[in-house]
Amino acid sequence: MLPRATISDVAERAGVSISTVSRVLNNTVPVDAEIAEKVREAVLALNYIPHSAARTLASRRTNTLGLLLLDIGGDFYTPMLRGIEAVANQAGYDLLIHATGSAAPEYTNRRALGEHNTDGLLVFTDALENDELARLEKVNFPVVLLHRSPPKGLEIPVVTVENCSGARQVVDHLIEVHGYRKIAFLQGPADNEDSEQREKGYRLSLKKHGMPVDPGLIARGGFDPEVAHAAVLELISKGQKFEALFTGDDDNAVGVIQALHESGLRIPEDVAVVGFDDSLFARILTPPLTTVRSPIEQVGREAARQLIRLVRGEVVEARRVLPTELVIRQSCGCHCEAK
Amino acid sequence: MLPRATISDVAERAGVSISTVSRVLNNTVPVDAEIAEKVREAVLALNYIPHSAARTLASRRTNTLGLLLLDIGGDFYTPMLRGIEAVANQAGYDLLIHATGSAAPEYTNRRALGEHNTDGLLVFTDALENDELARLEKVNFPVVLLHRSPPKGLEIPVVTVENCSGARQVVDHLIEVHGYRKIAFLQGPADNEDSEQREKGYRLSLKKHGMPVDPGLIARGGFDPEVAHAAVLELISKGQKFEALFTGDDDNAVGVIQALHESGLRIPEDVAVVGFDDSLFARILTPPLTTVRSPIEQVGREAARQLIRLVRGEVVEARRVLPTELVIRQSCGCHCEAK
DNA sequence: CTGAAAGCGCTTACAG
DNA sequence: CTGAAAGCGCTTACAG
Repeated sequence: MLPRATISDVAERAGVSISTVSRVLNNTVPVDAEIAEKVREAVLALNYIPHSAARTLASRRTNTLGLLLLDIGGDFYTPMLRGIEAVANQAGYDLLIHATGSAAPEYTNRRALGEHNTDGLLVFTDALENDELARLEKVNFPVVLLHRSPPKGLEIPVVTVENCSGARQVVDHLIEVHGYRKIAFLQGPADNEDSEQREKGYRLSLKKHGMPVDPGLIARGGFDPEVAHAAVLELISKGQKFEALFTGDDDNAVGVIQALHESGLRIPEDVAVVGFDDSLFARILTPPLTTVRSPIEQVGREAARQLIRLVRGEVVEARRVLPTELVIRQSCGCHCEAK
Repeated sequence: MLPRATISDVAERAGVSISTVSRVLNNTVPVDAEIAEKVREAVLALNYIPHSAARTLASRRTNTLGLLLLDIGGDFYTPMLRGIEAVANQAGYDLLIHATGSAAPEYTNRRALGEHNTDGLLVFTDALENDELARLEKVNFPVVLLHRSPPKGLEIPVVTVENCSGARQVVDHLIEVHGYRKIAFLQGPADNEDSEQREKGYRLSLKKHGMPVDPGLIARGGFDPEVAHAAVLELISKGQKFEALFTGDDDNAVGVIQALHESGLRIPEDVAVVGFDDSLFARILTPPLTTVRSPIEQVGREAARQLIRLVRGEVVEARRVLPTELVIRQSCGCHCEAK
């Protein structure tokens, strides 16, 4: 590879010291306009781009944000990623991504993302163990959690959505508008906070309407179409009767719809179905899915903004909860136009 | 933030020089077993993680791969990203992502991803202008292209899929199995190589069967459901008649299906529809979409592997074309089980 | 406003 | 097998 221009080359060509070059590049200190101009010319002429590792080492800032995911899965992540990337780049940060679930263990153990290569970390759901979160807090390293509260005793900022009230709202809709009484619920993965909060909303809604919670109508879908598919078939084979099903998330809804279809049950005539997230595909399901819109791109943006504030030593909110919105389509039994 | 342990701290605690610490960490040169053990203990005790910028600066390798996309869009990218990330991490590389379409211009201009912060670049479709590709080749910087051939005169390795033969195969199916004669085609964005190759396959198939290409049956979908939706409505309003429609990609298919539905046309009875990609949602469309499976995760893996070889100075193939596969579902008129 | 110099935390010839 | 030293390309007090 050809050797690249360094700050010394620029300094030499412009006839100034490297300190001055650094200053006009970083706008740190006023520099004589004429000299600054000469430096800029030299930069252009040499096609000079500062070496970021040298910068990092000297300034002790990496200008890089890290994103930790369990795995790079379905299209749920895409909008979140887009939001994070946009904010990070606008603020001049690079974005490093690491899936903690898929990596080779030896790599995960000692390398991955952390204080040595990022200024701060965005941690989605359970991508990092509590121990490591505690360690990062102890050394005062900037971290923002997405869709997950900090473990007890730690004060790490969180950005999440109104899971509980969103869930309650959609179940309210099933009960109040459609008059359903037997409503099943599908959980996500174990210990998943989104799932727990949505289940809470489901229970609150039933309670509010004086309806008992039937444990036989609650099963685990894992936020995975195949698991959800199997769960629904099992409910049916056990003889459980339900008029409606709150699928916990839209991924589950895909498996649910398929399972009901295979069982000869019509949606919404025999069983109404509602989801959560308003994923990209929700409107193209048949029937179009009534669901709760989760502003996931916005979560990404907010989390990135908070992290940048943290990195800069500014104050951030401990907890940011973004509003969700009920999106009525047809799978609940409403006959409005597809949105 | 607490000061972190450095290599000197480790050396001191282990009673050796920093050179020795570096050697046991990097396995470069044999080190006395006992001494190595003492170093490892010190590393653990101090929770030492090498500072990657220092490493980068001293070794002149960043251990980071860059991925350039136009924008972080639909769920097409997700599997590709997963493939890239997995290979990169297994090989000990970090992954830096940048959407060249969305970034603030000043950032794009002088920073972004390049020789100063990555060892090599993965460039998806048209995320980088020809000029910049030429410059990178000139300085001998490792680059691998995904789903796009290098501009004339440049020799940059490519990983892509069998667009042309895949397209021909699915159109052959429409003609040979179902006997359709009037087959429309939807293009992707202008200058998109995938689209051009698929159109070529479409034309070749018609030609092979002695059928004329009717320019009135070709419209632009842009690989965007909304654009495709409008394009189909326009075809219909113009009075164009077609028995089948090859949508160019699955994103287009979503808009196509909606447009046909709104126009009161049944799929496949009135118009057969086939796509390309086999996106995550293809099987959950109604009817399930007959399409061409594009091994996009594999493209990501291969491209990452090639790039790593390039970075290491090894030889790579100039062009890697991964096979596609016809996936028959129901939107073409076949009545097999949903796959 | 500008320059000389120290230093960021590593790797890597060079000696031994 | 091991250590002392130079050097990677910047930033940033410190003087002036």
